[in-house]
Amino acid sequence: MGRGKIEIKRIENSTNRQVTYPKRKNGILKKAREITVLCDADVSLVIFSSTGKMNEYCSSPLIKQLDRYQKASGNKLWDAKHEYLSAEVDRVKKENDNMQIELRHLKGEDLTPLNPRELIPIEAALEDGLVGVKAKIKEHRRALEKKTRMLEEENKRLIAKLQQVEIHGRGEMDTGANNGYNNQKAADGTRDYPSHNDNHHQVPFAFQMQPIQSNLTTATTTTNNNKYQLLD
Amino acid sequence: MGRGKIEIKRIENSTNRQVTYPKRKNGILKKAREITVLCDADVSLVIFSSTGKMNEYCSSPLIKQLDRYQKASGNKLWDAKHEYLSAEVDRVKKENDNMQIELRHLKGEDLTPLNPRELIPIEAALEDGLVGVKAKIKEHRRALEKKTRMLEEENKRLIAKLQQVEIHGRGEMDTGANNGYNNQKAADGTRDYPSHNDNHHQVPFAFQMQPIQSNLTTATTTTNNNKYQLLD
DNA sequence: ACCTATTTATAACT
DNA sequence: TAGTTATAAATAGGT
Repeated sequence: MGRGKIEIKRIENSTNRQVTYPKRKNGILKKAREITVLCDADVSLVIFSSTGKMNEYCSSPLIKQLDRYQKASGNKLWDAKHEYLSAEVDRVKKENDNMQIELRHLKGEDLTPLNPRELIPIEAALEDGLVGVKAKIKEHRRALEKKTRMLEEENKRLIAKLQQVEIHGRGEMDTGANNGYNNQKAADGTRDYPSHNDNHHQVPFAFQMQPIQSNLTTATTTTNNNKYQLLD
Repeated sequence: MGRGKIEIKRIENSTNRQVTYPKRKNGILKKAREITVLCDADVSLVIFSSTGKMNEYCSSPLIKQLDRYQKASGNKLWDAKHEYLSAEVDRVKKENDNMQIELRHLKGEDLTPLNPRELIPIEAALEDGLVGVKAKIKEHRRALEKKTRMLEEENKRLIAKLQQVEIHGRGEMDTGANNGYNNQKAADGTRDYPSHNDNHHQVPFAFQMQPIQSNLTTATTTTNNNKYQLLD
């Protein structure tokens, strides 16, 4: 394309060659960008000019590309030093997929390919889970109700005391007075967890101790199959 | 270039995209070859289609290119690869942990640190899931019941036929006699999934076709479904 | 997979 | 070295 047709062989005229290079370089880089966008492809392109200047286009990190390259071509570009890591990634990803599937099933998705024999344990797990969660919710409500009752009593007591004090006139009772704050909040039935650090010392023990769920490591999902024995 | 101008953005029509890909892929590969020849350049080009198929053009061994690349860009690919893989492992593991936690919660485990506000959606998810699974089970039972009815009728028909034949004297009709087995089981309305291999040939078609869920490899939670056979 | 109208890239020129 | 233009090449849409 151009004013005249040219043969595809080294351009002997150095000037022409140097002029042609950036044009075609830009052309090919553009094409690379285009195909990635148009066709969802993943491209890496590195060009060195005859003078050693480099240009590149990578639609995703070159490393990633090379990783895929190695797998696709079987060429080991560099040592097995990272084979372990690659294997690890694959392993964990596979595990991920399996959990994904289990999660979907528990959420009632993708059930079509399952036969009854496979559905039963899922149903059982869900029923179990629901029992557990409902119990917990109930427990929370109970605790909340109890707390409310206690606060109401405390409230009454304080009011009584306050009235007594007012009747007798005196007032150096500023300290505990602010307790009414918590009482009011509790009455409406929603969050009464203290929200500021100032009064950390008032936070009920249970809420300070939330375990962090740290090292939940890998292949542990298998542990609780025993549950399904309860089905019968 | 082409019958009409197109915007450079993902081609939404999947067929068009798939048709365009090889055209442009060939185009860009050709351009890569041409620029190396015409301008003495050194090019490496790797393309992955959206389906993961790879094509490449390297005017010189890729290793050599990468070597030059590292020097030219200052990027240490080797280190970068290490970092990339490590990050990838971390990322996927984190994802894993999150799913792990979600799974546990759905199974009614580790609920203690959760407050009511967090429990509600879990309960909802479980109820949803249960609805889905129960529906599926019901669907299966319906199918089974229907099949049972059909078999019963067939059975009657066969028995009638048999009697007719016996009246007329002949008797090499021993084969289908045991069919009564399945019918009885089905009558009580609860699980009548065949549980032994001995009579595989008698199992209704639908249950012989259970997909094996094969290549769920490694640490699968799904592996030991056989256990549940004991449930029946 | 092939065809061709049209767009795009670029060789030659300025 | 950058800009212009005639022409070759690539390719979008159609068969």
